[in-house]
Amino acid sequence: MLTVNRLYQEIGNELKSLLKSGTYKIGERLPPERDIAEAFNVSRTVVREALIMLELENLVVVKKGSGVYVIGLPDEVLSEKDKKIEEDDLGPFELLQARQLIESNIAAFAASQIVKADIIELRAILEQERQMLEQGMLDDYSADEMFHIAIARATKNSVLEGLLADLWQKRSASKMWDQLHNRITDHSYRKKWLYDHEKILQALQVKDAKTARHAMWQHLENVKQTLMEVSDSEDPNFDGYLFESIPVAIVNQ
Amino acid sequence: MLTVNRLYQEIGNELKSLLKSGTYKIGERLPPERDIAEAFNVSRTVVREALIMLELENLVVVKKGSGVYVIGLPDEVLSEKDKKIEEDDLGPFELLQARQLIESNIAAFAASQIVKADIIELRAILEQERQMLEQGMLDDYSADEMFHIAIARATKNSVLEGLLADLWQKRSASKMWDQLHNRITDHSYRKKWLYDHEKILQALQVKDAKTARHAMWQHLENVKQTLMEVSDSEDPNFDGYLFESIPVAIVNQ
DNA sequence: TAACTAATATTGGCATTCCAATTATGAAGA
DNA sequence: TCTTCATAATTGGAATGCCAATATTAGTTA
Repeated sequence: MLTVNRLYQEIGNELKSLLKSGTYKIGERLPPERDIAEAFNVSRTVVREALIMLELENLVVVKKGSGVYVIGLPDEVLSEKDKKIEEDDLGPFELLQARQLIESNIAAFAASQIVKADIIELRAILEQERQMLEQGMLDDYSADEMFHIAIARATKNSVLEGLLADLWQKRSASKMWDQLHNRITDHSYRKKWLYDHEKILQALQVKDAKTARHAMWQHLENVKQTLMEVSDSEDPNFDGYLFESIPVAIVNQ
Repeated sequence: MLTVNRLYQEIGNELKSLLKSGTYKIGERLPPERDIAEAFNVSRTVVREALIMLELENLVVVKKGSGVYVIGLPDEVLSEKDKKIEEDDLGPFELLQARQLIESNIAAFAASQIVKADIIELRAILEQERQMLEQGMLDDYSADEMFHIAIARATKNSVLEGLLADLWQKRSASKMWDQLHNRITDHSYRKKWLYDHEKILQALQVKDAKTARHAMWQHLENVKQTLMEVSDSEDPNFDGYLFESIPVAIVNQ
């Protein structure tokens, strides 16, 4: 379990396992918070927080003075889905290759469709990225994602925007991607990537499709290089050598 | 508010309102738990539980000794957008525009990655298309779909293949698309499209990325023209004038 | 002046304690 | 024997206090 912090989540997941295993059925009452706390050797506070977690997932209802009652079981279907996503876990470099092809051309098309409001939004996102970087929030890529998706949105084509959202969804579902980032100790690359984003925005602002495409291509190329450096090429799942970059000749003719 | 009990949910919703209103933006830090508690006249415990609620919705991250940071905004804008994308029946021309951008570049990349087995498969699919055309099976587009997806598969990148399968899935889910095809009386266009496919395959066989890209672009352009001709531009859902073709200048530089 | 370090303050994590609602118990009365 | 009602026990709700991680500041030294 990666939650060294978030003790309540650990207990919450344990409780969910008990629900799944049928230890407590729907309609039944869970043991008192005090007993659960004792069983897991934590304070009642933590148990209460864990129960809140289950409550927010509509698995239990809590009745003051009465007890905690089971009203639902963890979604088996969903968890199987999650497993499926985990099973055919995409290699980061295969994903990057696809993104390099798709996103660079989306950037080019966006350059031809972009309007003032889009540029203002992109600037705001960039500023946000800058702030988060200064605050040292290096494990948060939400602004990064927002930037890329905002570019797709600038095409005014909802299919393209949906495609990109889908790609980022796949990224966040990738175990190896997380592992790679955890391995990174030198965080200077985030500044480099921010600089990449600025270059992309510059090209979009002047509606220069060709430059925008190349800037996006180069950005993803840089990301790839960084990930290559921190990768363990001995890992049997390592796919860095299987998926080469999209050739410049194909992207930029 | 129905939560006479569940005080934490009340506070949690208040906090979410503050996020929505922009009082705290993404990347910013919330006030210390103690201050929030004082502001709402509740104990820190309640505030902590409320924050757990936000944390489980991926709106904030909690860092011990540091603070609580905003990483997302309550689904309102985003979820509405998502729903729009999912619920709204995609207009055929919006989908075509996306395909024109994506597929032409996939074709170009496929040209650089294609191997003998792929070419054999594509030839077989083309032959199948030809037979079905002769047998007058004009409302069957399965071979058409196979051809396009087989090209994506030739890139050897499963993400790209999945992306294209997704696009065709969207196509078959589009009501307007069906309506359009039902309206077609002159079926000579299917021969023209088969000819387009042959041109694409020719370019792929000689690994000519640029020609493959342009052939795919032209093919989808022809499809668009045909659909335009049979469209009822008075239909309030008609989107033919909303989504122009991907400029040749962007696809073929 | 800049850089490093130690001391101090701030902040969330968790445990303990007391409070309030509900439920269980049992004695009294019909 | 059954019902009723007061009381005790049980259970979740919430406040407080102390601990540990992080951030900030002040002082020292080069």
